Amino acid sequence: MNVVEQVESQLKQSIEQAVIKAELAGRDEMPEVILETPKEKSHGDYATNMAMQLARVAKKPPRDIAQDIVDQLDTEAASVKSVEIAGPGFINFFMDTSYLTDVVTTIFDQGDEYGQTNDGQGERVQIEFVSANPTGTLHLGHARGAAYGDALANVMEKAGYDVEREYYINDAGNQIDLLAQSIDVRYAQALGEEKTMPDEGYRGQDIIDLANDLAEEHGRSFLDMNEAGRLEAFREHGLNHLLDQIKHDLETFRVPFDSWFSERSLYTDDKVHAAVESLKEKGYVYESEGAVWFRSTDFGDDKDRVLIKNDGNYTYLTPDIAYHQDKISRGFDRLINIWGADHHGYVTRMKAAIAALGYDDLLDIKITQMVNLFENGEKVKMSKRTGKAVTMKELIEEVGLDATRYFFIMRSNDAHLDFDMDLARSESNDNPVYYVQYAHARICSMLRQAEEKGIATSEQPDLSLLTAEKEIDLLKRLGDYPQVISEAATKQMPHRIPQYVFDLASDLHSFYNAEKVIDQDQLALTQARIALMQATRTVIQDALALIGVHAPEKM
RNA sequence: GUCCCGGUAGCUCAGGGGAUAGAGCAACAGCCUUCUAAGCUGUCGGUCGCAGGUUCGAUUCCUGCUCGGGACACCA
Repeated sequence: MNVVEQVESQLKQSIEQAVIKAELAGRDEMPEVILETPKEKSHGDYATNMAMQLARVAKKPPRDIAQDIVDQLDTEAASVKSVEIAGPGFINFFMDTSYLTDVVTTIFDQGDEYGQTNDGQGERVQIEFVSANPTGTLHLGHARGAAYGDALANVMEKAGYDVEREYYINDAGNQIDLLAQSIDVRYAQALGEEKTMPDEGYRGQDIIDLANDLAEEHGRSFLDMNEAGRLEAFREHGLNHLLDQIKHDLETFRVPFDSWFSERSLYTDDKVHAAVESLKEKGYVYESEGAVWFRSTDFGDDKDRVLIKNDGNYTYLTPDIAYHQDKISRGFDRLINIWGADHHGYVTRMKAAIAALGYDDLLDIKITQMVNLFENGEKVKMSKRTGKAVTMKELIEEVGLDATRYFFIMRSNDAHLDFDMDLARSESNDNPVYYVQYAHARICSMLRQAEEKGIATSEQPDLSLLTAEKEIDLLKRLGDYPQVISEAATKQMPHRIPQYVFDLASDLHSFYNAEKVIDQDQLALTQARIALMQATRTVIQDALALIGVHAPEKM
């Protein structure tokens, strides 16, 4: 427990004791003490609505109850400097803020471990994300999923979860046959032959490039093979090539994976068949019209789903169920899938399958909403370069890696995202990425100067000298960090991190303009402020690292 | 028709059962002989989509409607 949590917990206890002393409620009727930090500074450092909550039990007006609580409160034990009753019955606490400086000491002791919480208690979580088909390059939607998934994994790790990141490779099934056929067509065309693309074929520039390379490297040699052999060769070549490209793009985007799971392995290990058998044993499988069905309607789906088509082939759903059964067998306490908005229709049936296998609440599916690019105030539909959809790689080249990461993560995953490329590119105060990075660079600059001027650093600076308004604001913000981590992780809302670090940067800039850190005439104060700057730098760095954004020392 | 997400300041978005609803941008007015002005300070700006319900209290929760986006194969 950190300083802030200790103080809050102590205050809560004191409030409870006061309620009991004032005979307003017994232990069993005690509502949970809710402490909030008022937005308005004049409403104190903390406020509680306890009096309103007790109104019914105590059968008295809230303001009278508030007065009773205040009368009985042990202010000293709770580090409360003064108390006010306000509005309909709020109790506002003004704290003795001297405890706040302990935050700096804590950050020194813990370094980049500051902010760690134990919300996860070591729970094993698997996050499966991106999982784009290896039939093309990664696009905007994938980039959002990648940024969100990576940040979520980082934050959950920080909050004490044992996280594994997995990418599911759809390297079996129809789309791979289509990939082979598409390469076949482009390859023939590259050699000047006529060949028509199947309706569902992949028409992207990436496939054309790939086929051109093949033609250049191998000439007409593939044309001499029989069709089955040629398609098989193209299948393998295309798969390897595109998967390498995806891996490379993700690496560039600073999104690492612990494991890459192949759909094919499900077939070679006979797990698809086994999945159908499992559902059959549980009694959720029946045959009709020559097909084998899963009775997903038992689990809230609006219709039953086919597992094996009347031509004997599996549907897309079946290997997916097998895949999740495999995940289950690996012993995770929780599974999180991150899917694009276009897949939300599969949520119910996937969850139905998991429930049918007997693991009701194991799977959580997060949906990331659509991304729209804007440039010069207009919606960008297609890449100027290729005339096709804009790829993740292009976006990074256009606006930079840090901006791309930051912009994707700063919005809630379930809101549509308007990505303003001009803003992301601009090197100005309009751009939140630069604003935060600048705060970090500013601190580094001050620390450099302190060193150049030969300011002796102190092992134990007198932090009680940090009493200016902007210093208190900064200290409070630093103290909030563990709670931000906790919320971001447990609610799976990594967008809280960019929001927090933006506010922290804002506090830093305000402080910078109000107070001077390096003052040769006031060594003790300078040392205390340098300590505050070092602590702030640590937290900015850490928060940015969670969302995959660099913290530059100079700008 | 069914399902999912959203509707909050001119724009992009946070927030969320409580006190005067926040931030950035835009507009306007100030601040550099002083640690990076990629910064700071202030002003302007809102029936929180509409209507009911629950509650001492709803922008927040519930229901209905409405607008915008997306999804609804024995495709993957």
